[in-house]
Amino acid sequence: MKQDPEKRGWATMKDVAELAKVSVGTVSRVVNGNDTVRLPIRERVVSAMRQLGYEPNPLAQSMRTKSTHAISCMVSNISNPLFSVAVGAAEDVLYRAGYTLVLTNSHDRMEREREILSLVRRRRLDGMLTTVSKEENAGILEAFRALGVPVVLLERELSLPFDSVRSDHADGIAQACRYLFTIGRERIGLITVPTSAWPGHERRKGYCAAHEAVGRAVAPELMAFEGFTPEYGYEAAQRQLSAAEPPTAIIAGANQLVGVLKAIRGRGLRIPEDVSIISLGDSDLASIFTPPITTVRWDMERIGRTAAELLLARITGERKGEPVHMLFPVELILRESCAPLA
Amino acid sequence: MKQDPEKRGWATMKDVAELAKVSVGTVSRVVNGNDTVRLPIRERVVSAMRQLGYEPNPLAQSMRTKSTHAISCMVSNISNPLFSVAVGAAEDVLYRAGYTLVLTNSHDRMEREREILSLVRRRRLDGMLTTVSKEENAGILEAFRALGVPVVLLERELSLPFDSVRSDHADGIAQACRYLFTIGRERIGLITVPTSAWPGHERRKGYCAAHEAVGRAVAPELMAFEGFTPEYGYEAAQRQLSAAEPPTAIIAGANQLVGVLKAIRGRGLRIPEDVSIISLGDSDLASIFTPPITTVRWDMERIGRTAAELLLARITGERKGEPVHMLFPVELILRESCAPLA
DNA sequence: TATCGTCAATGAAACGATTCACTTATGATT
DNA sequence: AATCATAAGTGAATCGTTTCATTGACGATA
Repeated sequence: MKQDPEKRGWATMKDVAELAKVSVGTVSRVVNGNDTVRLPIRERVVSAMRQLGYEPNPLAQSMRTKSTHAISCMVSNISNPLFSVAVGAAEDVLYRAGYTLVLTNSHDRMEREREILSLVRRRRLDGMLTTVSKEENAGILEAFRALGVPVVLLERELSLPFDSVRSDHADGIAQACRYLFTIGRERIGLITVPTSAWPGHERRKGYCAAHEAVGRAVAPELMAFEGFTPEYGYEAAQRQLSAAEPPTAIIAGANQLVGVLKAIRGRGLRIPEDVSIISLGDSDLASIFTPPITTVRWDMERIGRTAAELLLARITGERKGEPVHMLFPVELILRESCAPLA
Repeated sequence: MKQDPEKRGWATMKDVAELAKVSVGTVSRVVNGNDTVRLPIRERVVSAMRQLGYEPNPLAQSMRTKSTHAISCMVSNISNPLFSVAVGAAEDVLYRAGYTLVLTNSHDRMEREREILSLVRRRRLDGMLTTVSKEENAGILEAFRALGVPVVLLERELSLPFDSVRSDHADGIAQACRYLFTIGRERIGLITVPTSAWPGHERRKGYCAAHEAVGRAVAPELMAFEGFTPEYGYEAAQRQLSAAEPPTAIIAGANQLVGVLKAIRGRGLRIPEDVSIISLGDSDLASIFTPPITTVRWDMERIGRTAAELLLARITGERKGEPVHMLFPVELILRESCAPLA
């Protein structure tokens, strides 16, 4: 049952071939820019394509070539501003290269992550960008290995030969601690994300390293690594501030900070005199709070962009061999939320 | 050249058919839950599928069925928190329904929007969620019409039979203005997004309606609808505050607000005494600023979720007929950034 | 003239599913 | 026993490409 291109709604290669009086193989070679087509024929084909408004069908192409020109992006939750900035930047790079971005939220649930990995396999996506939730898990590792396409990790580390793009969070905390030490604030509370994922792990590392460097013991009660939310920040800050020996400074993740500030205000403490504050991650809030908040800043846009570029280079084969691990510097932005201890 | 499933890396229907000693047609019917397969045969097939780890190839399925189970989401820029929240919620709904989300940034560029619409057509995506940038443009309208799949608009309006899901921004501004009037603040600056897109348009409408209702003329110099950024907020606020008759209150979009607050602080004005402030869109910043900022709040998550549900209902055919237009209420959250005029 | 090599174009076989027109087998009906 | 209806499987066509073996034409070489 031969269908009319008009009726079908689009033209196929066969339609073009018939109109141009050549074989479909020839049309294909024209489409793919293969140069073994003589000019007069090529012109006939091109004109037929134009006349019919022909566009190749990517589904059919993928079916044969096994490449979809689509890449997966799996993040915990796109509504997290950190991720959305990185994903936005990645999308721009991929789009310009003719790739399409398939977005999935994992909600940090391993079971869902595995489903998504399986989806990537089934749909034959060409690669993956991800911030996997827990890095050292046998099941997930196996699923990643089975993927068979390039993967680039954002702010994560995996014991598999994947490229990664990260910020130097350990150094960020270390800078922050050193700075606080110089202004005489030696009891530093740290409230941030779990150490099961790379950034939390690094932050603990940087925190401990900075303390060790000046010969100070770290106080376990001053480290809180269990939650992402403002609510968690509030609780952790309350706990720390009501302890026998409360911190004289608190370093908190941008999210948790909101709760931390509430706790501080609720107790009638002054920033920076009673407690000095450093935010992990810059934000509007930090810059126009009273007082403006000293911040550890890094560039998620650059992370997203670089990760996408790296992935493309792997997919096209332009880059091969050993995985690369990019580590971008972070910056301490001094504002008025920290002051020497009286 | 017959390939081994082992070697190929996955099993096809043909492999399953051979192992189960049935035809591929039968395997297909088992996969698709067609009930005209007797139990013994069905069991043989199922066991063969399990043995080979068979999974249907979505590309091949799409090729025949012309349905990809993938839907497009086109937003200005996913890194905008408003969008990322809506998109995150939409992804959850779609994922649970077995659909995949393809994300694209349009950067509010019409040319790019048209490219994306063409991409949606070529890739045979099953539907589209979008916040198109400019609604009344012939070229875009034609491209949307040519799409041939259901579209749901988020916070937008189009003269095409598409469903839409929106917040009542006109009412939000009207509430804010009425409130400010009751506390004696009659010169209200409005700094928000361009009126070329629906929310800006509605905001102007609500602003004018509220003024009209009390018989006040609107002052053109108090309306600024040209930019999305904090920088724009800063400039607009500077301009308004340095005028002969400066506003006694300013309503500003969450983004622009950051600049507005800087301008106010820079001029040494006090909030709420000298200028009262209302933010369009709630945020951490608004809730813990000193003083906490009165806010017009709406629920982007609900918008994203509802839009996705609506789209699915259209795709499956569960819902048909006239487009529906959902309008969700917005809420005025009173905080301390507004006070009666002395 | 016969043979060879090259270049362009053809046509058919994949890719991996769905679907539909057909066979068979099985009872039921007369 | 002959006929027919129904149910259960089969096998091939199809979707729209890419790719590869093949063919034909043409000029160069022996």
